Amino acid sequence: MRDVAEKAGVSITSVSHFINNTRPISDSLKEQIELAMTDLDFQPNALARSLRLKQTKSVGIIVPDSANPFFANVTRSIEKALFANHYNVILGNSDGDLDRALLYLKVMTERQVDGLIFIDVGASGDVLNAALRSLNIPVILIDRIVPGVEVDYVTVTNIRGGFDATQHLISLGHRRIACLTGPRGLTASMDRVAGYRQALSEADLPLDENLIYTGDFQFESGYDGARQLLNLSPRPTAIFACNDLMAVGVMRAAAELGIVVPSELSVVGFDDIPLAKFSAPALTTIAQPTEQIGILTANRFLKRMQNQDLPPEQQILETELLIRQTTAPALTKRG
Amino acid sequence: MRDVAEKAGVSITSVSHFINNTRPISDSLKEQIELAMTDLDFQPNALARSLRLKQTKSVGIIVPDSANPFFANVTRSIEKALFANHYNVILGNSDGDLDRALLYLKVMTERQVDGLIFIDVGASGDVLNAALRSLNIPVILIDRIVPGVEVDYVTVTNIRGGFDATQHLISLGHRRIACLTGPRGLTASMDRVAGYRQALSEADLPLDENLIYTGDFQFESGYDGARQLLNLSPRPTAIFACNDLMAVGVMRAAAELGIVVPSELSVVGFDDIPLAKFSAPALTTIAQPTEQIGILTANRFLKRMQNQDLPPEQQILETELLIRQTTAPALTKRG
DNA sequence: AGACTACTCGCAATCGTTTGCGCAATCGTT
DNA sequence: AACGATTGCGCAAACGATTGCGAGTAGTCT
Repeated sequence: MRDVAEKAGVSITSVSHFINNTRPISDSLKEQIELAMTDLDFQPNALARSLRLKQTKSVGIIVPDSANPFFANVTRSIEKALFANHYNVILGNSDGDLDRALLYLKVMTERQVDGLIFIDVGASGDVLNAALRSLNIPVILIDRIVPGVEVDYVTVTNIRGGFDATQHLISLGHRRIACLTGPRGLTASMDRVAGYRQALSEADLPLDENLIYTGDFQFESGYDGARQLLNLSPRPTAIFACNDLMAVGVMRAAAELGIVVPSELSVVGFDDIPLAKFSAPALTTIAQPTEQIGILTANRFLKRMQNQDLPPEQQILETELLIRQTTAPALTKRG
Repeated sequence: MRDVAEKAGVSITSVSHFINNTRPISDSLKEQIELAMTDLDFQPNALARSLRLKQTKSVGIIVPDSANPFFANVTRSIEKALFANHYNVILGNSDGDLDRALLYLKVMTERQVDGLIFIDVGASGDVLNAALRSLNIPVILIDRIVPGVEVDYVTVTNIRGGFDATQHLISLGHRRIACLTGPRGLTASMDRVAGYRQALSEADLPLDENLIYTGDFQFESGYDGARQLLNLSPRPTAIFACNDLMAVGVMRAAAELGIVVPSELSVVGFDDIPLAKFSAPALTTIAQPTEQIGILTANRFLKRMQNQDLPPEQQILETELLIRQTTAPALTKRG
């Protein structure tokens, strides 16, 4: 910037004011500066600017796994909305690991991000709470609620989703319905199970704890869980998996065991990732509005940047049952 | 940091040297500083540090669409490898749009990223060349080569992949094989087609330009292309799609037209995204080693950071034909 | 003519680090 | 006792921007 000022024969001050249009400048100076700037094809140093302004125009996003289609889509949507408002995104993967998440939290605050968008890892505990609370920048939690942390949330009707999925199966005549959950301690996971339980109880169906298998939202755990659940006798006639990745794992296991979906086993997932539509057969699932989640998150962040002391707010989006081809009436084992 | 220094009764200089372990400090001072630091739970300001050091420890990644499974996985892999080396990732989506890519390029250089990892958008032209060339930071291009830009590349054997895919179809007896390409101007796309042509010519099969449809690597274009190709008469008995997303689009179109895959139509994709394994039927495809691509890219970047004036290098990884369930012998229209 | 307003512009401090340079104290040697 | 080498530390100038304050000039009004 000094070079520009010298070349234009003006003060650095004027160049700055010219760039930011922050005080009137005579036309003659404007010309000179403009000329010098294009001549040297000057690019302002965002670092120095941020240092002075205490504003980096960047936000950190910490997700368990950015390659997971659900997170990838949400992240993408957030990035788009934020970039339109001149914010950049620093991406971090926590691998669902608390220490890693904390490490990333530290790195990002050191980098002075203006805000943080965070997706809870499992089994977080109070450490995370403390860490998040001590941050004095806007934090928005997506998808999973961390009890005790009072910040903005954007999430979906998880209980309702679990309920709808299960009720759908019940309405098809299923009575032994297994449930493949995510890690304990994640509300997203627990809520879906809660919906499952609620649907069972409303239908006066017995709740068999053996039918609940705790996975970790990964494909493999769906596969493992299914192999275990499908070995029970009597075998469950339907499985509600708390996310699509696990549901696909279930289908893979079923195929290997020679169990035909949906005639012998119904499967419902959760998320509606792109894969769901194209799996064989197409997966019945509870859809989350990923794009909406991203947009709302970004907007919420922007609003909070304008007004720090807004009260924390929970925005809860609606899930939707998409009936495709993995659910069918239970076969009545009469003969 | 000043607070820490005051509280510890030492100079800022010593605090800095303590933190960076950059010159010997007496034990008594060390204690004092350590105490003051934990007391105030001091966090260094990375901005100021970067400003002084001219090193941000961050690299920009610009991809056409970070939600695309292939890019998502590569990005994820890069992020992981870079974070292990104390680098952060700033993520940008170009939407395959040149202007947007250029804008991001500008923003990222203003942010003083230490390096840039870039995936070409279609139809780039000389503007991009110039922009990339004028950057004086390490740039690594992935997946797609931009002619005339002499930087590091990490890519795969696209020609060979196209060749293998096509030859596989030929060996199954197919003679009318259509090709669904990506945007013109992308080497990744053009090379795969080149492999396709080469395989045809080696088998002395005629090359029918009507059998080549130009898509844009999106699901929809695969669908559209298939609907058009499958209306030709005689209808092609096999389609090679230059990526999996389009291949899935093909299968959707085929299903709607009542054409059974693979008995009536064979399909081969490219990428081996997770979806490929789980689509119905499972997609035969040319696999790219996404994780490897990410790791190599990160390593290449790190190496270049150590030695700026290494000669540019092309690293070409091997593709692999994965035969699954969407390819079958051509039915001989005899009886 | 003097005073007051309006308009342009530059000086220099500041954001929070790193680091070259130099000063003081201590130690070891003859 | 005198002197060089070694060690431990602080001063102050950067890095590249923003901005409060004030200085200078010109124009307007009494």
